[in-house]
Amino acid sequence: MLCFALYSAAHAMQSAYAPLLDPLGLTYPQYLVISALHGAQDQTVGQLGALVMLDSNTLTPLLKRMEVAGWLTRRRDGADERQVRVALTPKGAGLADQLQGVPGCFADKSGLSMPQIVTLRDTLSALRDQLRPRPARRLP
Amino acid sequence: MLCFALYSAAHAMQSAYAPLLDPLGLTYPQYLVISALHGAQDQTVGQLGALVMLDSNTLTPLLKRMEVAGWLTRRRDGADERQVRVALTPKGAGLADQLQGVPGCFADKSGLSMPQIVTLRDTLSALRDQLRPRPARRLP
DNA sequence: TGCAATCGCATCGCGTACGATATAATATAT
DNA sequence: ATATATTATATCGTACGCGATGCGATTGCA
Repeated sequence: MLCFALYSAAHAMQSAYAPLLDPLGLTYPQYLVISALHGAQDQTVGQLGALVMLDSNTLTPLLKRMEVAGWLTRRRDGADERQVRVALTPKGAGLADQLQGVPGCFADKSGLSMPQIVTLRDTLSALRDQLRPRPARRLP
Repeated sequence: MLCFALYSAAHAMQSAYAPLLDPLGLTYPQYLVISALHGAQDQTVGQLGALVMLDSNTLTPLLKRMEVAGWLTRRRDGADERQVRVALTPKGAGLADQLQGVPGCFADKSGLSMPQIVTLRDTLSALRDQLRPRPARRLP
């Protein structure tokens, strides 16, 4: 069953990230948001959601928690009051810097060679885009 | 980022299963439990958890909901009162029969050939076992 | 210009996940 | 035989995910 392999590997991945992220007070989706903002500051909630493939019903509470933690700010766009622009605080940017080594750490734990990782990543991305009606941009 | 490919592909997989499972009133983890019980009846919660790689803190409420739905029964083991044995009802077994075609449906949607599916499944299972301190048995 | 459709985000409800802890039953070690 | 440790579930709290819905801001079209 491919589905179960995917399901259980994804959970295992998150639990492998936990020892790296817990000490920083981050969850895995929060880590994704920090990484997405690190590359492109001042995103709207919708742009951010396209990057991490989450909708506002998930992102809004998550971003509020991260705002309370002092990692980012949320403010209405002056030109279009419907939009909310999200930006890292200096504290959030500092955290993003600390996270540079995390993917490498995970690569080590995976026991896979770099070419294997790239192949698996591309296979999974293609599968995801095949299954999703609306594929999103890839994270930088 | 391999991690994000895994994360997003797993979500896409669940959303691809939704149109197949929603009409039956099943969530994806519930589908896993039905499948696991279909192969081996009268499992304890712990054995079931080893199969689907979930602990009692997740399984207990899930099994209670499925019991309310009439798909399975939960009863204390007479010999060891700590254990709870879970078994499909006839209704649950009927549902399991209806689910036979589901993995094939998913295989179609994936756009992958059968050898590709097998390879990807094995790669992901190996990655999961590498990342998990305590790997569990594979689903039948 | 008016006003309905759409957009962007937020809210609500439900069902996972999982760390931490509780509780009762059994196993073990003296 | 009794105290202690271990085991199997259950409970609690927090944080996702996501379908459905709400609501104010904008757009587009008659």
